[in-house]
Amino acid sequence: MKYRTHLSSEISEALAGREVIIAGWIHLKRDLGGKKFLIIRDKDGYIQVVISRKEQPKLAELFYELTPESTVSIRGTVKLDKRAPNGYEIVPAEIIVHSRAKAPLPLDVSGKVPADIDTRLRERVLDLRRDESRAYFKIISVALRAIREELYRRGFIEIFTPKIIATATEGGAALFPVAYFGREAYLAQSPQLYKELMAGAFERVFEIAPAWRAEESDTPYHLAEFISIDMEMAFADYNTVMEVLENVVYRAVKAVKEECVKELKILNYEPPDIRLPLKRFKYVDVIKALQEAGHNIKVGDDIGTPELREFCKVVKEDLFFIVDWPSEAKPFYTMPRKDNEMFTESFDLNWRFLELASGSTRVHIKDLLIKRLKEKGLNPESFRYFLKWFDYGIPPHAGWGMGLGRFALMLTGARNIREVTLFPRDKKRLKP
RNA sequence: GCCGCGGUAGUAUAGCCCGGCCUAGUAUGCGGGCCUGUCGAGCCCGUGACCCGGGUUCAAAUCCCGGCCGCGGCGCCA
Repeated sequence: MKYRTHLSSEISEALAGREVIIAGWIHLKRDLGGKKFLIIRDKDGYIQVVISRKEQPKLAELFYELTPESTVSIRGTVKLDKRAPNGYEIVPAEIIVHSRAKAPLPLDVSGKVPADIDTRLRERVLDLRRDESRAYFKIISVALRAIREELYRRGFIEIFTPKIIATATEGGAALFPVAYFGREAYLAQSPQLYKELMAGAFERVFEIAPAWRAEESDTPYHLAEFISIDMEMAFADYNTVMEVLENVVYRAVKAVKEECVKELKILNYEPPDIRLPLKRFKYVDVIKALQEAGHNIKVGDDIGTPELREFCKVVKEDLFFIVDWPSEAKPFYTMPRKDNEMFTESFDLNWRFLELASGSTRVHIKDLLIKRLKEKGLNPESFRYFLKWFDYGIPPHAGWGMGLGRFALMLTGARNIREVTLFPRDKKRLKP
């Protein structure tokens, strides 16, 4: 017997009387004695199978051996019946059990009893069979495709930079050490330096790949391993790449709203409507607004989460840029402003209090890079292999990086980045 | 790392403040029974739990101390 001839989504009233083979998981069983119902789940949805004790005594016996989440193929006839969900169901002739699930399940997949996120992550594969979980990852996939399409449309090429690196790319964040053939190596915290160099070869590049931070961060918005969407663009400044970013976001949201109607309904969530251009607030004006709201904050300070919560309430914006950050708040490769080098050509994209993306015009002049490295307390010598290429015509360039998980929170309404990460890695979690 | 809250059957919860009426309640699951149209099926019977260690007390799920774990808020962090 073939595994399957039709997905649940391919069965309709038009197939009435036809023999089909469906395949999937046993989602629910309902036993009414003479009539027994199986709800079969596949990647697209659900379909009901009905067994009559009188007419199918052998299958009625088999029914008792079927456990929830077992995988089966069922050969049967499509039958129209007003009493069935959607008006049709399958009358089986044969049921093949491919893999019998142990009972009871460590997690209720059918959604009758909720489970804590901790339990769900422990039982993640079962959890990922739930409608909500599958909706999250469908939405993320649709968004990723839209992001790629928009960047390709604008003449970017997709690249992969090395993830095992010899030294810290930019100082600051702690790195995970790796044993590399007897030498010291690290997992990349960011593709930053490599993507800048690639802008010096391909002009427009992007990368969607994991990055690692060995930070103590323990919040619903940080992970030790996360997917970063990075781009870098030659002959561009931060205004140009901000425009690319807001268009990428716009396209992704549009695609999700158009293609994920079912998923958004499952999640009972509607992503924000986006009107371009997004508002740009100057860093100094944000500080001023916060001071007026009574916060003890001064120019030069980073803007913390409580302050950002306050700020988006005050300005009544959900999605906005904060631009022209002070030099001390941004990394060494960030270009200082020409009119005032205390500030930089830089931006954060915020959704409410959450920093989705950050970017800047980059420094493409070697002497200035060395000066900035020293100001940050970093040793230019350890960046020798990065710096030397700046002797050979690195163009002016700009770029940004966006955290996929954080973006996914905006797209899905999830409250914890672990929800939208298949197998999250955080301070405490290394398995599964 | 700091602050707050929490840890009770497979899962989710009640009980804890005010120690004994707890033989630890409920839902769901699981096992069994009844039931020919369920769609959170229903009804009956059964099954299964107080995070670990120490202390207070005649008596601890309940109070105290320590540990471990979780969630949230911060911090750290391109």
